[in-house]
Amino acid sequence: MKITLKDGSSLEFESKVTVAEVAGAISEGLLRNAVCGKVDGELVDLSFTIEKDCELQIITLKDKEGLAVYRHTTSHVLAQAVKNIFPTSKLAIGPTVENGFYYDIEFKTPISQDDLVKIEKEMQSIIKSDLPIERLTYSKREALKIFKDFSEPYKVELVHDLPAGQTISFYKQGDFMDLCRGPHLPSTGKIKAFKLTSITGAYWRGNEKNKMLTRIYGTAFAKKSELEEYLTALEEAKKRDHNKLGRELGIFMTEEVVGQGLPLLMPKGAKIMQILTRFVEDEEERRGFMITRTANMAKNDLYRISGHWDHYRDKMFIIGDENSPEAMALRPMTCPFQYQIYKNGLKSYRDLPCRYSETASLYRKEASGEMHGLIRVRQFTLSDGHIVCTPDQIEEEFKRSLDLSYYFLDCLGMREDVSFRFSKRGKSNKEKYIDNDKAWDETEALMKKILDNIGLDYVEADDEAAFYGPKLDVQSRNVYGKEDTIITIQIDFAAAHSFDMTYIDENGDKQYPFVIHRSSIGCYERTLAMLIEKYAGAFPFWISPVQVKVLSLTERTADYAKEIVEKLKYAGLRAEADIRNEKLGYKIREAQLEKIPYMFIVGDKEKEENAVSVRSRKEGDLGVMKLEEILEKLIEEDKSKKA
RNA sequence: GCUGCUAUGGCUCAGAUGGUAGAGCACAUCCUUGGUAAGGAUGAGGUCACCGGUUCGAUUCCGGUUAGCAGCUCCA
Repeated sequence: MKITLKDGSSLEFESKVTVAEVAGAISEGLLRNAVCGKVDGELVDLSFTIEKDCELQIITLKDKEGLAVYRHTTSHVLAQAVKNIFPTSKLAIGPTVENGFYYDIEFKTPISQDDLVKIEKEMQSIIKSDLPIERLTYSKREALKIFKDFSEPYKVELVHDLPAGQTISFYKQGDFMDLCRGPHLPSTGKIKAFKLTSITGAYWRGNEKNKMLTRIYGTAFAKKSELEEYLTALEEAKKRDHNKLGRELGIFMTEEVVGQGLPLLMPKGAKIMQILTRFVEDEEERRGFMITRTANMAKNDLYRISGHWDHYRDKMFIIGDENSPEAMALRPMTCPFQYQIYKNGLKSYRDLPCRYSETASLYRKEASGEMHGLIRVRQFTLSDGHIVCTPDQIEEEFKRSLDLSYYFLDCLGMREDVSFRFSKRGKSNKEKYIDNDKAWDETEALMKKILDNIGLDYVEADDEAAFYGPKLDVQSRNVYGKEDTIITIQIDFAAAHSFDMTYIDENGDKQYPFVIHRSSIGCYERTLAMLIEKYAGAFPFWISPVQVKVLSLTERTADYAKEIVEKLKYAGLRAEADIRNEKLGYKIREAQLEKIPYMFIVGDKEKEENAVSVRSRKEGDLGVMKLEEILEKLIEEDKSKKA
């Protein structure tokens, strides 16, 4: 029997062997570090018996898969510990996730943070006992009986959903046994460093109609030092949390009397928003967009045409009695308004593509628990645009939209941080999506073709589309690793028909156009949040709300400092003077903590020479420079829009 | 909306197992006129989120509301 290894070499065995034996045959060290094996692409336990020629890879903790297996075993130990302490608890599922694992469990009475410490102790003792982990297989009927006997209703449900003929694998450690595909570590003693990190609620099977279970999150690493490193990194990441930093830096605030999901942008935050919107509006105009300015609310009739009144009403802020024919609603999106502008006057194919865009305030009544800093709010600002075009133009317009977003991402320095998601409908979800299989299939195929032509690296996601068509979502992660859409480009096959938007083609015939919905820079609030986290508040020069702070050394140079600020402002830069009666070190420290890119220090010497002493937040003291010289340099830097 | 946690001066946090509260930073005034990350003194500032209940007495205990945090669900 021939076993081919990953490096291409091969080993011969006379009779069948286990993965562990092969590992041992290669080296003692490998056997010690082995977690599991991969036989012809399939992960198996170390105890797995190889009976025929195959390709084998010994997986260790250095492999991503190895670490996942290690963590998965830790989640089983967690379950065992929980059952030991809380025998009446019911186990649901316990998979690995990106940075650790969790287990969903139903408790008779809610547990607290203190219980986590107890559970950790119990886990330690299970690990110390070094229980061997054994794989067992049963038929579906046997499996059902086992879980009924164990009184594990969630496991019963899981087994029920497995196909009938299949044998079902279990893993047993001590007197604890759990349903699991595996593989697992050979024994519990292999776990060296773990920690239970948090405790939250989660719906059974991710459905809000189901019972809410208790989810215990944890993580595990090969070594204690790695675990500590991870926990420290997590703490560091939290320091960049826009929700904390944004408030500390005076970018935004929230106030109880204003209401949930309604952040107030303070002067610095508003300044950044203004810089971005001006920049975006100008660039969009260069690229053929026409600016619109439409109403913030409309009669319910408009939303009835768009379908929002029937499908989206619980997310809208209704003004007046909902049941009255006069009822109005704040707009959750700009599309139907810009459609009305399109419909004003007959359109020729010569008018297409017709590109509208607007810096729009949108209002969505998000559920109370969903709000989060600037990332998820009830009023937000979107660079909201709609492109009406012929079928021939759609690919070109889609590419141009993506290109525009690329440009903005480059200027913000975020191009490398985003990923792309091709969001398709969920075929079985009849409620959410317009019921038109043909149009869906065609439009999804069209978008896929466009994405592939561009050569974009994207993931496909089901049941993530808009109700009127597929989307390309540009995704970004916050400091907690949670992913959110910042930019979206969508193809709408339905709008033209429901709003009766048409154009006259070359032959004088009436045609229905395609509509692209797109947000070039995304929701400004959310983008701002991502920027705060990316730069930890130290924004690129061109976005900094205050670019230069002029620090006077004594009262004698206060007027000179003010004069320089005027000159900077006149040159289009943003500057402030600090002429307070404080020591220089004190002023520098403050400006540094405010993350201001440049400080100009002016004393008698500089005043005499019409110069400034320049200090950069990154490089420190840059020495004395002529005012004209540094001014020119900064204007250049500002214009470059370099991140 | 659901689960859990939280709410004390502008900010970060102490505090008493029920007898109405402190620190640092920030702020104000004064002294100091200083050269690249915190000079000194004095002072002002709090119905301990809000509404009810228990109690002789509640910031502290209980219930509710509001807001914040993590996660779930949902979403730009």
